[in-house]
Amino acid sequence: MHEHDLLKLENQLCHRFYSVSNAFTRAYRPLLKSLDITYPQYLVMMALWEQDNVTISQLVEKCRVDAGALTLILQKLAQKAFIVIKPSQHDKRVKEVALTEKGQTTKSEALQIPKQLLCQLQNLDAGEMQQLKVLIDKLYCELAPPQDRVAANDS
Amino acid sequence: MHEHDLLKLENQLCHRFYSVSNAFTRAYRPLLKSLDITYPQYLVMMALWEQDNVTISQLVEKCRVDAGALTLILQKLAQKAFIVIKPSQHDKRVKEVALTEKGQTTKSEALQIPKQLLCQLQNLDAGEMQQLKVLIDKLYCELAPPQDRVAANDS
DNA sequence: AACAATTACTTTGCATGCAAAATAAAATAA
DNA sequence: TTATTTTATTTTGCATGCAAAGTAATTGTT
Repeated sequence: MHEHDLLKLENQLCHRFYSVSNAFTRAYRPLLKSLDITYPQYLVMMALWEQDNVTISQLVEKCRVDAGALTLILQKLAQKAFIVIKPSQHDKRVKEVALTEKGQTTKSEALQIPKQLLCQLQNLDAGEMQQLKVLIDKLYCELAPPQDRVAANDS
Repeated sequence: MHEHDLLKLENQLCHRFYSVSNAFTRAYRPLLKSLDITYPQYLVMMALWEQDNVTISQLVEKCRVDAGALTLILQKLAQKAFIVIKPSQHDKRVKEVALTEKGQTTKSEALQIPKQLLCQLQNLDAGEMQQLKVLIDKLYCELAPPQDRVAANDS
């Protein structure tokens, strides 16, 4: 590959991720509309449906959402009564996030979302899907080493 | 796979793309700092280094950047004197984007960027990289069909 | 030619993503 | 204990991403 080809968009892995990630967000929008949540809010809800009553920093780690952005996302979800945010008893710095009843029951509706989306992805078979996941996970490990997943913890 | 597993973050392809795409943006930031451009601005510059003197709609298609956002991005690049934006002679609706001399010469500096980033991705060999590209392209085709790549052209 | 439909961009309003600074509270050190 | 450092979360300022509305110029229609 010529040196100048390194700068071609066609050869950029990053551009592919950029395109697909944005396309995913757009694809989810109509599916999430009935739930009245955005895609990042959906990520947070999925995390909570898996494990309820978690701290904000746990959500940051699991969802890989920016902590600053998460503050706003959680406020929105709380406004819509999906969750409740309460300071921890043991450590007043920590806040715990819990699903409300509405938040819990919404899970059954949300189960339709992945099904609907998978219908749009008939192009890839289960094997390719799995392959893709493995390769991307491998990539992520190098791109975002554990140290700087959340913030730059210099020392 | 159980039905409830469909909602686990671990099983979401979209979350992987979300994570990696954001990680890429963060990884590029320090590399782009010396050029004084952001990652989306870098995408536009790569497109222009490949083909100069193009219209805005051509850039939208090639870069897969939102048209509204592109207006601002191009303004920033023009302010920094990387490009010049001039209305077309034939069609006053159309605007043509051209690299300035500064914009052109910056390409040689930019050649270092992909090299530096590839150094961080030793984890994947050329074969896996290629595999990844093919699978992602396949995915993108279904996720963003030609009709709604730019805007929702209903008819 | 006059009007309607289309096209190329821009603007607007809202929701992040991100780095860096700011806060407040807890853990440590002196 | 008091001062220092660390930790958890929020705030701030800037740059998109996106849908939808708005503009201006062109094309197509009658």
